[in-house]
Amino acid sequence: MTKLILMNTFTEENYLKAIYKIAEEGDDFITTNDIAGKMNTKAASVTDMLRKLSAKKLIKYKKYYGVALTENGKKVALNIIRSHRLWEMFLVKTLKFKWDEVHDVAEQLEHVRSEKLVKHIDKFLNFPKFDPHGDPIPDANGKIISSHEKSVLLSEAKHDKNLVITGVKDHSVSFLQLMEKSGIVPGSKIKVKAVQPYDKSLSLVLNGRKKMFVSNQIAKNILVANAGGRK
Amino acid sequence: MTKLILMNTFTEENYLKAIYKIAEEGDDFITTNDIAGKMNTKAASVTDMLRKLSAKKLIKYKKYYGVALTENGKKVALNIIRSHRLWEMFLVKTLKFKWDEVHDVAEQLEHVRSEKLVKHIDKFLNFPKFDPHGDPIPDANGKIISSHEKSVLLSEAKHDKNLVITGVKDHSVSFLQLMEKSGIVPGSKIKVKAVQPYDKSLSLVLNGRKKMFVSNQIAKNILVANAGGRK
DNA sequence: AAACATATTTAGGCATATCTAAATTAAATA
DNA sequence: TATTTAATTTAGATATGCCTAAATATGTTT
Repeated sequence: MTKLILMNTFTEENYLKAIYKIAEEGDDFITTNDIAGKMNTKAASVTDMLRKLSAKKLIKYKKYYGVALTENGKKVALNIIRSHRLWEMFLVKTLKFKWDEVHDVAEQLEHVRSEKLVKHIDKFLNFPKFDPHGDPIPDANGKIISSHEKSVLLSEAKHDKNLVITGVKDHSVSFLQLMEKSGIVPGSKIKVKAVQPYDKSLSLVLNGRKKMFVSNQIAKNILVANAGGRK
Repeated sequence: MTKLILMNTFTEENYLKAIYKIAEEGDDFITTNDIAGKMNTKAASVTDMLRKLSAKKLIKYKKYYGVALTENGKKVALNIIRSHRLWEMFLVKTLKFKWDEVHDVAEQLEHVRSEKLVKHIDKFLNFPKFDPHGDPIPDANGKIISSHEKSVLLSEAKHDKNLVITGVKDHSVSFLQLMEKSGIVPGSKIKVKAVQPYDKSLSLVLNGRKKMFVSNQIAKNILVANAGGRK
């Protein structure tokens, strides 16, 4: 029997999302092993799926020579990312989840098949441009603000400037929990006072009053922009 | 490798829900074919699944002698039903979906695995007792108001009494759309003026002003209670 | 009680998505 | 350039959930 409705499985969607994210991180040569790493699966399984996605013209795939999304594949990936980030926003803003609690649930909700649902959530949230981690939310046509345009790493930021947290690079629960506890969340104001030459750790002032220290390791995972630099 | 986390698949959950609903309709002897009908699948597939659910002690199953949910199975079914009805309520009340548009989406959302999510939606909606179709929403412990306790079919209701619509029996899109268009929705006030002896069609007054006729076929799918009879 | 009709189960297959282990290819090194 | 190493692909299995067709059980007629 032929399949009447053309639809991607959850797994296919997750592979496309993973490929998109690896590409976004800068790799323009995306390998089977890269994907296996991101998907927590084995290279052999990835090869199987790549053949399938290629047959559906969602990726360009040449054996042994890596992978790239087609226009169509990119569209599917961005749609899932849009849905994921809107759901994260909904969970945090409307249902009062903490920003470190939303990922796994959004990972499920993103696959619910209903354009209308995503549109309505978007409208309900008043068309947010960024999710709770500071990542940009693609619009319904897949247009996305190029990731953190005007942002730099906190570890590279100029001293004594008024900065605002725009996002984080590490999305792990442990990192997010640490940030949440310290009050370093998107929107917070921050100023770099000094850097220890020895270990490159930073002295900061948060929201104009709280003094704190963070390691270079942490500062490298925080994105900031000049205060007022992003609406 | 042994499965570390004990979890039911979407399909298993749907079978349990189907069995629960057939039982609720009055059948106390539930057959393989009953389930195949409800699940839109074949008897052979049902047998496969019954063996599986039985092994997991979610149903009591004796070959050729029908099926009943165990306490545990009932709990799982009621949990899914709770989630489904809360999501329907959310879609209608918060996202302004029509009551005839919510079923398919809720059918997907009900399977999202997060107790916290369901609890938060419940709280956000202010702990509703009934869904948009008038069906009772089980609480977090699986306690459910016995379906339409004080309700009777509109076709059986007394004349010239002030009644309120409490629910519908037919949940098909076409029926719901018809009801929506006529204004016969849970909460509406209604009074039976007369019944045609010939075809048992009813003359009604809706919300104290709109006069209308409905066939007996329709009236048999509408539940009503004495106005003020249910909070 | 035997024969029949109907419902149910079994047997054998298919598709998806996964895995391990073996074979193959590409790229780096000697 | 030949060899080695590392990545990738293929081959062959497994589990889920579904199917069709054949076998079997139940219960109802005759």
